[in-house]
Formats: sequence, structure tokens, C-alpha cells
Amino acid sequence: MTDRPRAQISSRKQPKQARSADLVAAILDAAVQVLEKEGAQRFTTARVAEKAGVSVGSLYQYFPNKAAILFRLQGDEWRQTSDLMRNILENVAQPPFERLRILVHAFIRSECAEAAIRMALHDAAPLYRDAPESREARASGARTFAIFMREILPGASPEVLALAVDLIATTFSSVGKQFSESPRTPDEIEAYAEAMADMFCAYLKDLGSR
Amino acid sequence: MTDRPRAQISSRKQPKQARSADLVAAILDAAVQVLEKEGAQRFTTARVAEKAGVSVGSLYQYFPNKAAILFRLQGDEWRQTSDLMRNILENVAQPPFERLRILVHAFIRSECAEAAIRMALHDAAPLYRDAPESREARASGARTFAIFMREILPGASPEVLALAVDLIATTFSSVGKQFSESPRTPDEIEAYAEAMADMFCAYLKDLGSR
DNA sequence: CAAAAATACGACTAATTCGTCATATTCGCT
DNA sequence: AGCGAATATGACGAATTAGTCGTATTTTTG
Repeated sequence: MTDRPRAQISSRKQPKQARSADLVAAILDAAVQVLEKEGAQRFTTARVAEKAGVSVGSLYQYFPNKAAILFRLQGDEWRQTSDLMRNILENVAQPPFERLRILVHAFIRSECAEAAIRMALHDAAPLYRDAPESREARASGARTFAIFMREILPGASPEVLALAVDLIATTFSSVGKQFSESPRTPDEIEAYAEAMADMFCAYLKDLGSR
Repeated sequence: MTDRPRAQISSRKQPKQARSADLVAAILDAAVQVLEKEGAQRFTTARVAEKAGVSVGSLYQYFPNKAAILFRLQGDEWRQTSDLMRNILENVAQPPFERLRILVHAFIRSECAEAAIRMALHDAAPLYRDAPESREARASGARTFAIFMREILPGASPEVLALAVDLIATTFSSVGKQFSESPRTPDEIEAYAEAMADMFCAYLKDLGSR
């Protein structure tokens, strides 16, 4: 069997000294800038290395290929969103529907704050979306949300519950892209978030009263 | 600053004889196949020409650049969706909420039937999405839907109406991509469509009773 | 301090890409 | 048939890209 270059996405080497850790940080930093300023199409290792003030060779010591950089950025974004979600949903002091409203607003605000980078990651998705780590990350988010949904729909069957989770999760996940494609004013964004929260609540209340 | 390739997207020359019309048809046909089998990343003029049994030179006689092919495909897809929408929404024989339910199902079914091509077009979007024709097509769809919404929410203010249109339109437009990324069985798709229809109806009825 | 290990470099290769152009073929028409 | 217009060809140029590798530099270690 010929071993073609593995679509390996995990790191190639761990930085052990301070300077190499700095280098990795500089690369990730530069990667974000390149994505924002040039877009996914023009996201190249050479450009990232140059903006980081580093040579391509050095870059390839810590990232096995281009996708690995994007994968890493995506992971960071995802962890941020995941924390946000957990913090809001697990705050049992507030009533469930209120938590959901807060989540919608927080999520949309966070999407807008980093619209450029998320848009670019979206465009670059073909390069990393099939990685098992990517799939797992998405599944994990869905689980957190599912737990919350059990609380908001106490009587619902597992099927109904899964469906509601799916519907809301997929609706959520497209917001960032939409907003990047046709930008809105802050006021419009708040109004949109409110409407989306209304929609979710109306749906879930309807589901609950069956 | 490198001068980026002009986003000229209109046709370069009109086919006048039968054979050239056939050629254009063969190219579009091949383009779909390439997108489906190889994906947006590997969509190249050379591959399209080869699959069409045509030379690159001929291809470039009728399409000024690669994006023009995608733009044309996208236009065809869009016209199809647009007709579907109009046919259902303008059928005043049926009650509005019923029409909406039918639309949701029809739309989702149509998205799934051509999931591969739409997914690929989605991935390739950076190449054509900024064209003014693209923006106009989207706006036109939104207008058709807005007219229907005036019927379903007779008493609503223009602001509320616009918001509802926006919310539903953006929710809609992400379905195809979602389904391509994590495929579902036909049963799951039907259930999803039903849930989405439920959600829209619950939301709109809630809006109407305020 | 000297050897070894880690890190950094950037010119280079091999591959792929888009799009052109000079040339050849076919068509429509008298 | 014969002539001009339309159409088809595909080798080619110019540009870009991902990723490598031999060498140079810096840090750690003994």
C-alpha cells in the first residue's frame, strides 16, 4: 500500500521552548488576519507565514498541512461558543424560556462580533469539515442542548425531543453566514434575535401543550 | 495589491448555430456532473470541458470565466425554486397556513433531491455570490414571499412583517447545506419538514394574535 | 565551553490552475 | 463549388499553490 500523505490534522510536533510557542501563537494570529482581510480563497500558508513574520518551513514544523491551521481556529471558535452555551443553559436560577431567550441573543451577538472570521471559516469548511474531530465537536454541542431541552419539554417523547433539538440547532448554525452575506445594523440584529427567540418559544410552547 | 480577476459574469458570445447551442448545453450538463462527482474544490474548466467532450477553448468562447458557469447553474437552480414557490404561494384556493406547510415540504424535498449540486454551489459561492445578479435574484425571492406574508399576517406593521420574512427566509435557505453535511433518511427529512412547518405556524399564529 | 537538540529559514519542486491565441474545421449561403 | 463567418481545437504561458529539505542559527545540557 502506498502511503499517500495522510489527511492528518493533529499537530506534527509540540512546541517545547518559549520561542516556538510564540511562533505558533503568531501563526494563529496571522491566520485570523489573513482570513479576515483576504478571505478563504486567498488563505495560503505562504501568506500566513509572511504576516506572522515567520518562514513557511517553520509553519510546517507545527502544522502538518494547511487544513490543520483552519481546524485549530475552528476548534477555538467552537470552544468559545460551547462555553457560552453551557454557562447560560446551566444557570438553573432562571426559568428555562428566559434562558433560551438569553442564549439566542448571546449567540447571535457573538456570531456578529466575529462575523468575518466565521464567514471565512465557513468558506474554508470543505478543507476540514470531514475531520472526525469536527463532527464530534458538533455532536457534543447538540448533547448539551438536548439536556436543556429535556428540561423545557418535560413530557416530550425522545423522538419529539430529538427533532426539536435538530431543528433549533440547524436554524442557529446558519445565522452567522446569513449575516455576513447581507449585513445588518445593530438594531436590526437585535430585532432579528428577538424574533428568533419568539419563534423558538412559540414553537416549544406549542409542542409542550399537546 | 494584486488586481483580482474581473467579476464579469455575463455571457461572452451568443451561440447562433445549433451545434454551438448543443455545446453550451453539454458544458452545463458536464458542469453539474463535475460538481457532483468531484466537488467544488476540483471544479475546473479543464475537467468540465473534458467531461463535455469539448475543448477548453470552446468553453471560453461562451463563458468568459469559470465563475460564469457556476453563475449560470445557480441561476437555473434559483429559477426552479422561484417557480415552485410562486406556484404554491399564489394558489389562493387553499388557506394560507396550509400553503405555508406545503411550501416547507416542497422546498425541503426539492433541496434534498439536488443536495449534491446545491452543496457544491454553496461551496463555490465565493466565486459568484458578489455578482449583482445574484443579489437581485435573492431579493426577488424575498419579495414574492413578502407578498404572501401580508396575506398571512393581515394586521401586522411593515416592520413586523419584514422581520418575519427575513427570519423565515434565512431559516429556509440553510436547510440544503445542513442536510448535505449530515445526511438524513427520507423519514427523518419528512419529520424535519413537518417540525419546521410547525415552528413557522406556531410563530406566525402567535404574531397574529397580538 | 562544546556537543547535542531544538528551532528557524527560504529557495526549490512538482503540481495545478485559469485563460489565450494561432490555427483548423465546419456551416450557411449564393 | 466557393467564400466568408462561425465555431472548434489544444498546446501553451503565466501565475499560484502546498509542502520539502538541506542548511543555518539558537537554546539546552553535560
